Amino acid sequence: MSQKTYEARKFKLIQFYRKFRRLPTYEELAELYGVKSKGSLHKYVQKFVDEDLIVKSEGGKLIPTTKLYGLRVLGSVQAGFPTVAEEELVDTMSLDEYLIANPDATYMLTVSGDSMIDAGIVEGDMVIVDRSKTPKPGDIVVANVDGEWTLKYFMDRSGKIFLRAANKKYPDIHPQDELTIGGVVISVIRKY
Amino acid sequence: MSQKTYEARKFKLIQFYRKFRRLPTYEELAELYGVKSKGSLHKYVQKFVDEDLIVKSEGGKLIPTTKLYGLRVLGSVQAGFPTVAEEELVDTMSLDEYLIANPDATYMLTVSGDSMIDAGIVEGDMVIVDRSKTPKPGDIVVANVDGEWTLKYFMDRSGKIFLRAANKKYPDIHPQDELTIGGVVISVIRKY
DNA sequence: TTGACAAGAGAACAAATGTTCTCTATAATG
DNA sequence: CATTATAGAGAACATTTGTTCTCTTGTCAA
Repeated sequence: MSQKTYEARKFKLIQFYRKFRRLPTYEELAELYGVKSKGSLHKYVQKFVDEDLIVKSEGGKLIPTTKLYGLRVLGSVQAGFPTVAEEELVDTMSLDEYLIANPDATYMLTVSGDSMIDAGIVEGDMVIVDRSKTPKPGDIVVANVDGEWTLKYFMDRSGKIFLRAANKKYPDIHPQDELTIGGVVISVIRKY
Repeated sequence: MSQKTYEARKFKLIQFYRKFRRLPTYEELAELYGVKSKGSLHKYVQKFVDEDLIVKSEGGKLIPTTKLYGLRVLGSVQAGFPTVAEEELVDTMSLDEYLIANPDATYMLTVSGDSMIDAGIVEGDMVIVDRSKTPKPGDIVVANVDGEWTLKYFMDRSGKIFLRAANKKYPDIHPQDELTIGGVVISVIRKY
């Protein structure tokens, strides 16, 4: 089994997974690779398992790993950007899994307004909000101020809770009665 | 079929998919729901298909939709943050699919240094880099300057190409001979 | 009480599943 | 040349797959 054709098979497998969000059956593999023998395909699959692209659970069920569906993570910018030839991977990972700890309590919002500009959050950014987290001082939260939802820093000065924008234009907000927090911002995403 | 138990089944299905990255078989569904009849399970599955959590391809193969594996997207912050009761979803989507157009040419890097601070990119951020894109003026690129990789704006003044940091501390860089570009930054991610 | 309805058990079915063989043709190596 | 290794074809297999039935039970409303 040459290295080149293995890479080609790996590529096709990844493409299949992206398209159907599941691993192919042997019959589909046969069509994918133009090979009729299930025996040969079984060897292919075993190779994928050896390379950790796939893990087998009880009953021969196949489970993909981040090596198959994840994004390639290189080191830091300054550490260098390897060429295609080098390909020094640090890790592979899924953005969904990396950014979202509690999928059932997590939402995404589009940012409008400039109240968090000094925190590097600008209009058009998307923020990922975790509803299940309890805000800590310094956290950015989605808060309801006068019936309107905004992004603010959650502050706590000796037990007295208030909100602060990351923009000197806006004054601090000291809630008179109750403060409604929609969730804690756990991630900010900007797409160019 | 009561609404409450349907929601419970939906939740378990989503959990199963997150864990195994594939949809369960009928036997696994039976264990999941504590029901022995395949006939009943078949009705469950049909309900999932009706609700667009799942799509059936030829041969009864099941394909999950973003409604099943995606993140919930609400409107903008100012537009309001619906309560759990309201749940006004705008969309569901996968971050992987949303952020990454060319998975095979896309990498992730950790940012170090302060050269792009005015662009809202700070140390510790992660940038997603597309190697296959051709840089346009104004794009942020991963560039090799004097054997070191850095983030810079890609500039073009009347045919003359140069690099500019988003930080007044650093001067423009006019490459004498050749400019090596590692890729174009398509997204920035900050995790708190 | 009666009737209508829905949920689940259980059985039956053809088709597809993954695995393990043997055998042949080809390529690589001495 | 002879030898060894490798890839694929093809067949056989025990399971498991999804689908479609019938039958029983329980629930709710009239």
